[in-house]
Amino acid sequence: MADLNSALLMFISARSAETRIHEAVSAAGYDDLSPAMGRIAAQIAEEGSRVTELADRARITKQSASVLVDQLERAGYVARVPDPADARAKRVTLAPRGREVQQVARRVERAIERDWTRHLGAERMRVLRETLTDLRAITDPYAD
Amino acid sequence: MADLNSALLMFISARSAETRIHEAVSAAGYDDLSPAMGRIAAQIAEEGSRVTELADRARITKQSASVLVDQLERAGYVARVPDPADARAKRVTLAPRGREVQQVARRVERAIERDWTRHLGAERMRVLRETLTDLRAITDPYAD
DNA sequence: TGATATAGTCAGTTCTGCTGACCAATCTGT
DNA sequence: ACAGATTGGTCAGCAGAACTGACTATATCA
Repeated sequence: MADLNSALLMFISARSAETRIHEAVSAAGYDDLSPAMGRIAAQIAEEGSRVTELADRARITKQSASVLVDQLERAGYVARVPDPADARAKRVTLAPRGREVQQVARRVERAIERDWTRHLGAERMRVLRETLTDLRAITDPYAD
Repeated sequence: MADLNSALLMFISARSAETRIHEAVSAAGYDDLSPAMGRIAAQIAEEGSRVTELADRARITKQSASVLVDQLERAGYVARVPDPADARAKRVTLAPRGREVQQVARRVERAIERDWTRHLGAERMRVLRETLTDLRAITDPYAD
């Protein structure tokens, strides 16, 4: 199976990582978290984030983000607190259960990086990351 | 914005490519093709492919594939013809409209590869593809 | 102060995928 | 040769995740 295009090659490994994280989190007992909920929860900053901020970073509409935050809130992973600086806004903050699951997810992320490094070797892994980061200049419309 | 994990870095560029292909195809007048329809149509072999085959290659269930082929058929991109070798099976073949759009899509794919190569340089692009291909060994559960 | 922009929600819809149940044809082992 | 298992495919029903459009409340700026 030769010449897959480069984008597909990336997609294969990216999806593998996402699936692996989701499965690990689920197996650790947090099985009421959907992939989309996880993706958005991963964006929440230490001091809390606004729904609109989360939406921007996850590249979805604020309406979609709002629904996902609802679900996260109902499941006890996050809380909405009023933003002291702006009465229109709320800050979405991690609840204790949210912090727990974040740790699990981060642990798996590190394990994946380790596995990939073991397979490729440290130098090729470094070059891979460097190249991918460089590529963002022309592929990431947000490029934080 | 530093240290995104490697999988996310891949996802950013992969999605950029998929969006670009879908937009180009849509702009070329094939605007009744959804991304999922495009993804499955891209798998159709010259001699035609079975629904189950398409499903396997696109990593979706045969039921989902069947629905997508329905839509493609209704929109005139493909035809279902009986398989002479197996009375249970049908072969999904590209209709003229399907061939047209395939050419457009392939042209965009090549343009993307060119753009990425221009940005990264030929040698880094080669190494990138090589590394990604190598990584499939541990991230692609199918690995054709 | 009035016009405009921003934060967020509500309602409704579309797309994409899933599971389960089923039918018809083919293949296999005795 | 034929009963049972496997394979190709469809139908029906459902769920998750995204979208657009319309709306309210607050902030900001000219």
